[in-house]
Amino acid sequence: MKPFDFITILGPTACGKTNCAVKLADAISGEIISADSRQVYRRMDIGTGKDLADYTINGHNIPYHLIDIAEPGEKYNIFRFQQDFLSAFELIKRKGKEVIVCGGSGLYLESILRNYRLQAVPVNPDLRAQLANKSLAELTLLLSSYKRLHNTTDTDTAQRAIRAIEIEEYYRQNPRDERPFPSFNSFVVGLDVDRETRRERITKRLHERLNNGMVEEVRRLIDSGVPTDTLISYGLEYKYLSLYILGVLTYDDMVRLLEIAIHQFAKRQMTWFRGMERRGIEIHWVKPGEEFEHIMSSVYPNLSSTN
RNA sequence: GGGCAGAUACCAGAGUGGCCAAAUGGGGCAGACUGUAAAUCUGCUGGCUUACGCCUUCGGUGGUUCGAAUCCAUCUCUGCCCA
Repeated sequence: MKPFDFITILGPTACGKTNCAVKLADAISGEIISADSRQVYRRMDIGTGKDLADYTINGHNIPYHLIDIAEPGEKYNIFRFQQDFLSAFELIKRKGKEVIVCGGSGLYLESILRNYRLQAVPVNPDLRAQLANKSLAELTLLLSSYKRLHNTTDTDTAQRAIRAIEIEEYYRQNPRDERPFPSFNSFVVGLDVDRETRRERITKRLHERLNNGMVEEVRRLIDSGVPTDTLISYGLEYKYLSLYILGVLTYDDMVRLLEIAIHQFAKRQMTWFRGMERRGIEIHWVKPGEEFEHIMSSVYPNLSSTN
């Protein structure tokens, strides 16, 4: 029996995660659970880099989960991700198949690898209305009356501070869930691409996608009624393409700024993964391709003959 | 050929005798982050040093001065204008 519940494949954007995951899934009869905070949205395909065609290998489709499960503009967050992850995990296990978690949203990955204890906290409209006119400083003060302020991001914006207060208020009035998120054991593989190669791949992929209808995809979203503010809040592709479509940025400026933003994002992803290691998660770094296949065949010994 | 404006660290760009290793922005690097995370925020960014500090730097060269990125001369290059 394997000493772990699932394999995790992580890495920065454009490093070839999907390909590795699909090949592995094919070899071990597995299904993929995506850990990507943007690929959950339907019709946001090119910009989020879903590459759905890549899930077909040797003539059959590898099942994937947690992609295309929400409408653009709908709230999706780490709490929902945990719930959806559990459902998908149990579904795959019931089928007697292997689970492969694949993605680059560090917080989402860490929430399942380090079993963050979150519980459903409903929106409290009365409380929100009551707090609506308070300044961030006032909200920060109020939040500090509930708990020690160790999460710096709670007080970044008024919106986040209100949500944090809402959660604390709920916890104050309701008993803690006795059934915390289960503690999983995962074999974590990180796809290691050196900085220069990473940057080259990002640039190349960006231009390919721009030439393959990424602008039109964002136009369609806007035409179908998704507010540009929502798209802008999604960051990266959806932000810069919206700003271009709105006429705020020229095409050339959009391309230049978006490319920089994706490079910076990939760097932040790597910072997060290093932080995960510091917090005690062992990540086995390998290069995509041969090194990846090699480590997989050591994890699944009956694979080695197929390589 | 003549006139004018420039040349500053990775890039853009301030500074126009000492408070300048040189503002600011961008980029880059490093980091933080448990409920919108592709978000948000912080630090560093000439070299050596734990630090005090020392050394090299503002197109080249040569001056003036106690002291120059800043003043003068000259050279090279760039842009604009007149021929």
